[in-house]
Amino acid sequence: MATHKKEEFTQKEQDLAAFAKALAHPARIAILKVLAQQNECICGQIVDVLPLAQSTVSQHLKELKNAGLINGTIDGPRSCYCINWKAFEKFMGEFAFLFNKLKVQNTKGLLLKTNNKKRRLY
Amino acid sequence: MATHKKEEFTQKEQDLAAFAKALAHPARIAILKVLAQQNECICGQIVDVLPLAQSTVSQHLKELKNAGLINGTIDGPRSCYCINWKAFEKFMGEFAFLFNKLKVQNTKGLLLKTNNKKRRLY
DNA sequence: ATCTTATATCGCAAATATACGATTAAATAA
DNA sequence: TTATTTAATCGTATATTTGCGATATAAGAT
Repeated sequence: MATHKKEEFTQKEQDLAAFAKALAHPARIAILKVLAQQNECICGQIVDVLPLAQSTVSQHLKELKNAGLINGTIDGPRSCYCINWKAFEKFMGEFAFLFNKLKVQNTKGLLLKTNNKKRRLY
Repeated sequence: MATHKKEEFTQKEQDLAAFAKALAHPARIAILKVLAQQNECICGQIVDVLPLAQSTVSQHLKELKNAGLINGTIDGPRSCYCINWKAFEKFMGEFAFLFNKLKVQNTKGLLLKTNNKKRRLY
């Protein structure tokens, strides 16, 4: 059964996965793109440029907000969103760090062991 | 209904989302970490360090392979996996480009318009 | 040829995600 | 006050993901 095993991984692994998950839908990528270009947007503007219903866009915005990637302010009857660049940099940095660090180790590994047996690609 | 609207977004948006989706599970983050540290691993080594059944790990490996993030070679009765750094750099680069570019535009936007109305955070 | 080892795949159950219309809520306009 | 505008939330249907045991497959060992 799909009994969440997610807790059995490290916090950092879970955090990175959660960040990636927030980006794992084209609609949310598109929303972030719009927000970045416009600096800030009200919900309606985003609804106008996406091929989705208002309720669906609202849901995607909620997910982005829950993941901490965007901030929302209430402006009268409107909701104004903008990218949380700080959070973004934090996660991108963690990713870069993770994979830069690993790449160095990887290079080292390449030098140390070269057990290139006959092996066919698939 | 959940009738996929994904096709209605740009190819680049879909590609980035697909890349993110491949990273959107702690097990897959953990697998990539192990692969990067060891340079290459046979499936069994990964199964040993993850809190998941062999069939589940195999599935996660398949997803990473389908996303193009890892390569697999058959070594006798074993399967040997390694990270596809090229693909990784491509996607990380695209992300960095997307958000660097947008950040510049964002900064410009900040200078141009500063309609800071009273607005409460939520 | 049979047994063992290593891994992929199948089939299924449970959990999540996606999408939308309808409704609610809250601020402003008439 | 009532109507309108804007966005969040609810309820629901469907699709996808996650996870595992069982089975299949394929190479090696006995």
